[in-house]
Amino acid sequence: MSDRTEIPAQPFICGLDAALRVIGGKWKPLILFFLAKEPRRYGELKRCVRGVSDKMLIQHLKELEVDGVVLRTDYQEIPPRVLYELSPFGFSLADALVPLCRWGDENAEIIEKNLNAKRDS
Amino acid sequence: MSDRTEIPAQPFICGLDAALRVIGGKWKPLILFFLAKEPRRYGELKRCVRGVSDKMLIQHLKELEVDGVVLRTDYQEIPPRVLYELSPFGFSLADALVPLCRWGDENAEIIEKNLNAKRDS
DNA sequence: ACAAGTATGCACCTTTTAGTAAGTACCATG
DNA sequence: CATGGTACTTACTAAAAGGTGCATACTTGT
Repeated sequence: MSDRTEIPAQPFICGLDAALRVIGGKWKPLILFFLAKEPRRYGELKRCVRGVSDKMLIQHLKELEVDGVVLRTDYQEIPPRVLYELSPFGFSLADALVPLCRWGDENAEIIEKNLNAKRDS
Repeated sequence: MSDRTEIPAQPFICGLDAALRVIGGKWKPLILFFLAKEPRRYGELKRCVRGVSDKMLIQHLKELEVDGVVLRTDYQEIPPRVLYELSPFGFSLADALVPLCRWGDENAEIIEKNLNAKRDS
């Protein structure tokens, strides 16, 4: 059994598919990356994730929040203070990402070269 | 040093970023998934990756090829016969993806639930 | 002779994703 | 009293990604 090349009619075909729904998004890897190190306030995070706009940062943070990956604490102060951090679920995701991060680190040059090749075609 | 929250001015910020350039694309996870099991002809692959269009399948295969992940063998026959398989580099990527796949498998239900929540907002 | 299978290519359109620029309400500092 | 910092929101626009459908050229099976 299960050597048949068939896909079940389900929301996700494989776990990878499911996982990529969570980390897919231009800035999400970086957000994960920085929050895995330590909790950060919104403004801090924005300075870490260089080049991200308010709109995208907020949007991605919201999505990661409903995905249960990120926890948001609003201290209800004025001026506002909001802390973002990874949930235990988020840390489990971060753990699962470690080998992929390493793979990317180790092969960054090759990947970059091919990225240019694609651009030129 | 390097406890500063700064990003180097480079093509990729972290390895995860780089890796996602390679596996990012609606059908790429599935292509990897099936090719990791065994080499397949184009038509076979298309039947595995249900719902994919010719255009997207070809496009993704080309990109994976220039990324060095997939090897393409054209037997120059008529009718055409073309075999796709993972390269050693591709297999190293597949290995790095194993934990993420598992994470996705284990949490598929949660992820799906939140996916619906996002849709409704 | 006609349909189906083989691996693609191409033109066009829609959907999704991302970016830009402005505004909000309040406070502290110069 | 204007400026800058706080954490956002909203409307509009641009770019990227994905989908549809038709065409190729040849062969095998009906």
